[in-house]
Amino acid sequence: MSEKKAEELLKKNQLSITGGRRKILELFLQHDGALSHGDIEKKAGEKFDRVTVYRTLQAFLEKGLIHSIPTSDNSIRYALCKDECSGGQHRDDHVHFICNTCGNTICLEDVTVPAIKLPRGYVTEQVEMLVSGVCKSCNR
Amino acid sequence: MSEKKAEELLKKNQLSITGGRRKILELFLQHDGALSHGDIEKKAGEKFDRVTVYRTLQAFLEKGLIHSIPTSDNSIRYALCKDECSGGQHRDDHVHFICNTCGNTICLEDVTVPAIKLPRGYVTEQVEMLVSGVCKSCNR
DNA sequence: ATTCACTTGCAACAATGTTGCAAATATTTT
DNA sequence: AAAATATTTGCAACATTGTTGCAAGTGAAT
Repeated sequence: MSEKKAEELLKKNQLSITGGRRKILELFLQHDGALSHGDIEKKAGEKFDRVTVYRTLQAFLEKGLIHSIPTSDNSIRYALCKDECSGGQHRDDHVHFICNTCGNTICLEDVTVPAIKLPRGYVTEQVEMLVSGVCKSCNR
Repeated sequence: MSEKKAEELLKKNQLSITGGRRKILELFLQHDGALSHGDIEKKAGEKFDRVTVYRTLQAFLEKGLIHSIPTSDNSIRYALCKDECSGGQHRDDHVHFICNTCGNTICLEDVTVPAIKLPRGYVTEQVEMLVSGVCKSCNR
């Protein structure tokens, strides 16, 4: 199902289509939330070498297929960018939510990071907003 | 100079005063900005075991002497909390700035993280705001 | 000064991340 | 469709980072 979409995405981003890339991309497409390197290794089973996962994520990042989300536990999460992103310049201005109950990290595509005024002398280039708490699924 | 202040802070937080803790705390007091585990190891010279640094940071975190700042490079930064923090509950609502030029991470104590409204179902417990760009010192 | 609790350093280990290179696979050309 | 070319993969070896148990050392309390 998501196999076709994965191939499309790879093509659109000028990445050759290989088993590993397709599989990892499918994981992102299937999983509704961000994934860490470790998550991917686990979810992919024994199928791919660790190094391949590193390099694939690296490639996806460079092409703008995914973006990285900082964390406080030394395990960066990655999430798919929206279609408009893949082109070239990023439009990655949404808030990220980390659920303290289930541990998932989610892109809140509909919540835009508010503008922020810094003291004189500082230049803003990018803003990242991380909200932690209880997510929709856990909150019932 | 900062030696006395370091001891005071340790006492106030019910931590016994040892060479390592004093030294690491002094580093924070002297350095105006956040430090990673690696920074501390380097700055402290060969003086302390790696494990001691881990455990010291852990202890400082638990006592609320320092807070951690998430990053996108898998190397969490730590910074001193303001005095009011150390008591018990955190009041850690300032923006963090990461300079893309010098690489420093700085607490902008005067810039408060704006409130943010999340979609129905989400509960906010903590908000972290990371701004990257060019800092005051690099911008001249 | 002695006792007791806590902290440190060491050693051993586990996990995570990096690099070079030959084999395998994808893409392009003929 | 097959050959040539470019890219990607897996392996091995290694570097770095983080964790745990335990004996020795140090700080704090009696």
